Order: sequence, then structure tokens, then C-alpha cells
Amino acid sequence: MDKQEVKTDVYQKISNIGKALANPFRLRILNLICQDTYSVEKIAAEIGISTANASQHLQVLKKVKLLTTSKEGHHVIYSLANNKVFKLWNELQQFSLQNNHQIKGTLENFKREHYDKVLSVSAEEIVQTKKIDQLTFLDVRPKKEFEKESIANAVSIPIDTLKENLQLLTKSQQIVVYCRGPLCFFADEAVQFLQEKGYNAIRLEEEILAWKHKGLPVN
Amino acid sequence: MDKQEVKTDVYQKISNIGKALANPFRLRILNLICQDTYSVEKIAAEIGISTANASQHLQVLKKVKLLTTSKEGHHVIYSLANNKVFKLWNELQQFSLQNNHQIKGTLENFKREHYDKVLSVSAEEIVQTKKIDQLTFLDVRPKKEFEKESIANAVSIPIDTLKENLQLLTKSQQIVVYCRGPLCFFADEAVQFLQEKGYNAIRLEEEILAWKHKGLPVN
DNA sequence: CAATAATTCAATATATTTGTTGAATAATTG
DNA sequence: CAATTATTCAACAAATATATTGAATTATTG
Repeated sequence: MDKQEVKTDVYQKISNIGKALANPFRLRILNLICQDTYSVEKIAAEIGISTANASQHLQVLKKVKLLTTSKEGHHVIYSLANNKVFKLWNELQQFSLQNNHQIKGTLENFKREHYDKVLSVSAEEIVQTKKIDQLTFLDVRPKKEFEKESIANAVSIPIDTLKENLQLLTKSQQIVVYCRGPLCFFADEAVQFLQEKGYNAIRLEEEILAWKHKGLPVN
Repeated sequence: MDKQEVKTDVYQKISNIGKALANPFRLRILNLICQDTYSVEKIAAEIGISTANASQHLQVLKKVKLLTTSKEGHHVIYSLANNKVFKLWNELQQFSLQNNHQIKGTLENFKREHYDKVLSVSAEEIVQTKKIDQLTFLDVRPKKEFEKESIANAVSIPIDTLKENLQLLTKSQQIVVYCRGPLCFFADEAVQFLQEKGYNAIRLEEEILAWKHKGLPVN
């Protein structure tokens, strides 16, 4: 193999990783699996495609080593291959949300229309104020994801049980709500609802892995 | 636009950025433009494709805002849209080189075979030793790229003029050679040659933008 | 060890991407 | 302002990716 061939081969293989990132369903799958492990069936149900199709997409992601599998009873469980995967997906997400006007615009319009009461804060801003101890972190993801990993001392109230569990919160608290990240609306929904009820709530821009990668405390 | 539609739309658009990263020639183009701006013709010549084809690839990269264009005389000059682009490409590269055994293997085999005398050092290791002042940095990229941006105090000897310019180096120096990054072999070639001639040379793993992003001094 | 259930495979039609060719466009320069 | 030259466009054939269907595989569990 000469120099040109090696280059061709290596760039070809890197582009296969690009290809794995070149389908919207695969990106949704990645975003989900950043939160927790998933079986093929659950993935299929969550994003609304057939299991055969989900299986195909998962295999594409596995082939380029973005995901790995293990077995639990009858189920094949897919999980992130390692935490470099999150960094890659995060970088792609950030680039998209910050630099691509179309994407930025679409998202901002939607949020302005549906979640007009929602303000957000970044992890950096929280660190700067140094008042992290005075905040109540509210995790509105499904219980299972909270149990896997969560912001230190966070309260778990999954978004669809929020109405029934308001007694877990007080109106004097400064509540910081988080979910699966910038492309998930659970936190926006929760903040909007809480604001309307007179609570003092704000949305965290990051999700748990980004929070963790910044060296902030997790459980 | 409802929640599902927004999600579909946004993930679709992010996957378009993935698609732009899903072709080996486009990745080579990106890697080149991380070093310096390029006209369509030069890109075509450098990676060995037709100008029409290069133009198409460049337009794909431009469409998703990875590149921007400006005009210089008769030439359309392509450059990185912003430095987030490098971070994204760098993350993809790192993931590929560290986590994908196939790619890692191919590259290591080739280097073992052709550049057996070459040892490399990372920017981190250089920082840790705190002996950065005692090192001579040698930039073996084309002059133009050196002039655009280079490691502070580096010496420029483009790889194909190295033989004729050995008088610019001494055998007592500790020479650290760098080029266009982990997927470029200029530095390996230079180190191998210099070692054989009795110079004390080692390869830097990073390229200039990675060096700069780590807060290290540039010109 | 057979029944069961989840996952993967195979085959298909459709849609998208790719590289090539040659012509059209645009805008700088003399 | 015409000539020049770099770039882009358009149209094509070949290759690749996608979602769907239903069957085949695999290995756990009773």
C-alpha cells in the first residue's frame, strides 16, 4: 500500500463515520442513546420507525463503532461505544445550532411561539454565578434515564407526571430544569408550565453528559 | 409547525451536515482548507479530481455553512466558515483515529513500514515538560501555509526543499516537525530523513489549529 | 430440549448521491 | 467594452442508501 492508497483508504473510512451521521433517524437514535441504553424495539417505538428499520440503522452506527451491543435476556441492548461519541455528536449539534441560520431560525421560531415564557441558562453561566448550591435542579426525563445518571442532588419528575407532583417543588425555589439537551423540548414544556403556575423556573441548555464533561457534579 | 415536525426538520438539517462529511474527497478538502484558503482549481489539483467535481463538493460544504467564499481577481477563494468547523472536523478525526481499529491499524501499519525511525509527541506532552523554549519547531508545509499561521518561532522548510536547506538546522537542536496533522505524512517524511542524516528530530502529532486551540503560541 | 420472542437478514422498489462531459455564466483585466 | 478565464450549471449513467415486507436466525427460558 503506497501513500496515496493509504490516504484514500483512511479518508474513505472516516467518511463512513460521516455517512453514519448522515441520516436524521440515526442522529435521533444517537441523541437518545446518549441518555441511556436502549433495545431495538424501544428505539423503534421512541422515534416511530419499524424495528427492522431501526435494526438497520443501529447496525450502521455499530459498524463504525459509534455504538456497541450487549445482551440482556432476550434483548440486544445498544449503548454508546465510549464518551468520544458524545463529544462528536455534541460538536456536530453545537455547530448546527450555532452556525447554521436555518436550523437556528427554525428552532427559535418554534420556541418563541410555544414556549414564550421560557428563559434558559448555560452551565457556564451557572458556574460563574457560583450559586449552584442555591439552585434546585429538576430532571424531567423518564425515571430510568434519571436513575442512570443525573445532576447531583437533582429532583426527578418525568415530564408527563409533572402536574401530579407539584408538591415536590416550592415557589420560593430557583428551579433549573433539564432534559435530553437542546433538541429535546421536555424542559421547555416543564418551565412554561411551572412559570404559569407561579414557580420560578428556568431551562438548562445542556444535558447530563455535557454537564458532566464540564467537570460539574453528577450522581 | 408542531413539535414532531420541528424535530423532523431540525434533525433532517443536521443530517445534511453529516452528509457533507460523508464523502472522502470533501474531508480531504476540509483538511486542506483548515490550513489555508484555496481556489477551486488548486483544490482540484491537490486532491486529483476535475474542477467541475471539486466545485460540486465545495458547494456541498458551502451549503451547510462549513465553508465560505470570497473573490480574489478571477478566483473564488474558499475558506473555513469559522473555527467551530475545525473543532468538528478535529473531533471526527480524533474519534476515527482513536476508536476505529480499522483506521488506526491501517495508519499504524503504513507508518511502521515507511517511517520506522519516527517518534511523535503531542502538544500536551510538550507542555508538561515545560521545555518548549529549548525546542526548534520545523514547519514542512508549503510556504504559503506557513505564512498564514505557524507555531511561534518556527522555521519554515517546505518538505520538497528540505534536502537543499539542511544548513538551516543543526545536529544539536531538538527538532519538532509538524505538518497538516495526523492524516498528512510530510512531517513523518521529514523526521525519517533528518534522523537518517543524524539530526535529532521528532514529529508533532497536532497541526497548527489544534496547537492554537490549546492556547499555545502562534505567529 | 422445545417453545418463544427479539433481532437480523434478504429482497425489493424508490430515492439520492456521485463523477463525467460539455456548455453557460460571470466578472476581472487589459 | 471585449476578451479571457475561472467557476458553475445541466444532464446523464452508475452506484449507493432507504424503508418495507416477510422469512430466517439466535439464544433465552421454562
